Amino acid sequence: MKNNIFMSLYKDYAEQIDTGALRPGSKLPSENELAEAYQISRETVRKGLNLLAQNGYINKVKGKGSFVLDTGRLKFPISGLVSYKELSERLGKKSRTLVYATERVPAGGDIAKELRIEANQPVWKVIRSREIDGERIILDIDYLLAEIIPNLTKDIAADSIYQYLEQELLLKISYAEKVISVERATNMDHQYMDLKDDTHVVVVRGYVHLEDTTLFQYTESRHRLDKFQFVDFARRISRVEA
Amino acid sequence: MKNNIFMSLYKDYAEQIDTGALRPGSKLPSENELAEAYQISRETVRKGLNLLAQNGYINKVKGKGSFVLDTGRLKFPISGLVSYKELSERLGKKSRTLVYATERVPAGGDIAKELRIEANQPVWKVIRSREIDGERIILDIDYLLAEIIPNLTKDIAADSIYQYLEQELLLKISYAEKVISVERATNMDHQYMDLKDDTHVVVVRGYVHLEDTTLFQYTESRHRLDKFQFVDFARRISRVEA
DNA sequence: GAGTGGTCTAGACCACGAA
DNA sequence: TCGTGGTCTAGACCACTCG
Repeated sequence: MKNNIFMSLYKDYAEQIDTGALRPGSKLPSENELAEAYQISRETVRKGLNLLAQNGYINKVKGKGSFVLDTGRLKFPISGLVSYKELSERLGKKSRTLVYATERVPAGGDIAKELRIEANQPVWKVIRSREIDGERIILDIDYLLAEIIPNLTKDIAADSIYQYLEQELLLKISYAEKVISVERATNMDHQYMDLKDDTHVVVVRGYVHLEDTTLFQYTESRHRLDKFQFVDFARRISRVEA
Repeated sequence: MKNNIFMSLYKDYAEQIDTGALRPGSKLPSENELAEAYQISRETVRKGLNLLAQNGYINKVKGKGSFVLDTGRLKFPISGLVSYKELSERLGKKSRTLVYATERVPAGGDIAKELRIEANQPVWKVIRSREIDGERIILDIDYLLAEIIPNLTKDIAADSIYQYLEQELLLKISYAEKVISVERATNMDHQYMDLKDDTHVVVVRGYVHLEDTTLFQYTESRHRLDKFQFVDFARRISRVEA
């Protein structure tokens, strides 16, 4: 049970903007007014507002104020570290997860290299495809360190692995590196996805770390070309003279 | 001339990590020690360290300290709002920009819609391809509001438009939305890129805004499939009970 | 218990925008 | 000039890690 004040403020406004209660272009109360209204200090208000700005909810302009951005125009950002379950819940699409494998195996050479472990160390190998509107358009292949995750079931894989890790095992997922590229479709792609006559797929490789920087998961998320979209929100870091 | 203290601290450590002077895994001085060393308050130290953490340089662990992450293993992050010139400088690749057009034209219907302006309003249309190791692998098509950018030359387009906008026109570039997808290659793609027999290209659409939220630039960055790579660093937002 | 990072406060001064 | 957000300070208490 956390009770960060600035997180409450963040959530208040994120929700108001998500639901459309606050229209794009409208002006937020000033930082001083918010500090007064929430009965908190201005620096705490600023933490909440900065989080909103980082996530593309608002734009802050010196001397003028903070303004709601048009978030609805673009689809939801897939950037960031969000699980498929969390994402599909936000999108409200009817989707289904098909679990083809949830097995504990010794890591092969390729996987050991990606996870930076010794070959033959035990890992969980999970193969799932995501079906949306009746078509299997994503193939997720996950490898998780068995040393850290003692048990894993098909049921967990069908629901949400992250939820299990965070809420049951109390693991602290911290950060991930992702690499997106386009590659030739493999036999496995054709087997587990409805690919039609595509020759290529989009591959999103993910390297997920715990708080202590342990690399505990390597993921290949393979997407059908015509259904792939990645949305990114980027702020320009103020350039200062070198 | 800015002199943010926390930015100096950020740059000090970013450079040390970039150059390898600080090895991955090594521990930074504690926040109190840094505050003492820089003769600044701890909150200011924290701003600098948080920026390092956001950009994937370090990992902060409560009760333990801040640790340098392994940034070199993955190529440079292309995420964020960075111009091609800034990027190629960091990569140190021999690359060349070919400018095919820098012209002021009335916006066509499609472009007007992307830029959310009236049709036929004047825009700058810039067509450039990026040649790396002798192959043209990126085609950039930019549309910029002529209302905001009165003048634009081939020389500027060959160098860096962003540099011109920020340093000459003193425009404040604030944020951008980017959408990555894969689409069929057009005739133009074949004309301005060395595509071989590819049927598709990766398209990165960018919508760039000024500080006052004006949408002033729409960009299509079209990449050859086999040369495209997008690297993203993501931190998991701490989940709090709803 | 000592040291770490996470949060929060109540002030202060500044640069910028608008009236 | 006045209100805005940007930066900074010097403290405080907390939760966490580790010896």
